[in-house]
Amino acid sequence: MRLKLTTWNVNSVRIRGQLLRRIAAEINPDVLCLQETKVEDGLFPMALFHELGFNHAYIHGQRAYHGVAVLSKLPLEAPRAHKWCNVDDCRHAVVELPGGIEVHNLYVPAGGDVPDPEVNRKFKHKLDMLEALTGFYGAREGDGKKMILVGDLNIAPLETDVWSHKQLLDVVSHTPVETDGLKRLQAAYGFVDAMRAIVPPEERLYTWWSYRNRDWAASNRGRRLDHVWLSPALAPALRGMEVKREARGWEQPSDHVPVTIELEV
DNA sequence: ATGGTTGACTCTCAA
Repeated sequence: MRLKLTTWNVNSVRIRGQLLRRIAAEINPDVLCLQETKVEDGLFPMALFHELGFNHAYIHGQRAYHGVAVLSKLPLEAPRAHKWCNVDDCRHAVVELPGGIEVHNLYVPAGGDVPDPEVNRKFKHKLDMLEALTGFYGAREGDGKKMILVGDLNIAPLETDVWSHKQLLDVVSHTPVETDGLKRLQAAYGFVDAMRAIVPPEERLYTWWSYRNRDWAASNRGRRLDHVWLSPALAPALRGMEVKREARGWEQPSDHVPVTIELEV
C-alpha cells in the first residue's frame, strides 16, 4: 500500500485549524506529525482531527511551549515519549504503524541567539540533545527496523539548505558545531535523508521562512530546518517527497511549511 | 549593528 506522511511545525495547533483543514484536503496524508503544538493534552483540538478522518492519535504536549503530536488514519501502537537531558519538555514522540513501522516525531530546541554553549544555556541544551539522540540511535544501528524520523530539527545541514551559507555560518541553525552534530546523528544509525534523495543536494531547498521579513517570497531567505529521515530498511520504499512551499503564503501561516513523503510499504 | 513578526500568556519569553 501507499503510505503518505506529512510533518509540519504548526506553531500552535489551536490557531491553525483552517490551515490544517486545507492540508488534509490538498495533501490528504495518512499520518500527520506536528511540532510546536503549544497546548496541554486536555485542550488539544481532537474534534477537528476526528472530523478530518484522523481517528488515531498520540499527543504529547505541554502548556504554551513545544509539544508534538501524531495524528493518523491508520491504527497506532506502542505510543511512547522520550525525555532528554533531564528536561521535562515534550519534544519526542514515538508510535508504530501497521507493519511495525516506527514513526519518530521530534522537535529539537531552536537554541537561542548566541551560538556559544558557555554563555547560552539554550544552545547548550540543543547540542546536548543532539548528542543524547546520537547515543540513542547509534546504539540501535543495524537493528533492521523500518523507521521514519521526522520533525523540526532546527538545523540546516547543507550549504544549499540556507539562503546564504557564508552569512549564516555564525547564525544558530547553520553553525559548524550544529551541522556536524546533525550529520553525526544521521550517520550514527545510517538514516537516509529522504528529502535530499528526491531533491539533489545541489539544489536549494527550504522549509522555513522567518516571520520577520517584509516579503518572505521576494527575499526568499529560507532555511531547511525540517527533515524526513528513513532507516536503511525503509529507504527503498521511498516514492516521492513534496515541500508545500505555497503554504507559507496562506492566510495566518506557520513560519514552517509541511513536508510530505510517499512510501510503498 | 540592529530590527523585523508571531504566539501564548503575563505584564515577557521563545522562536
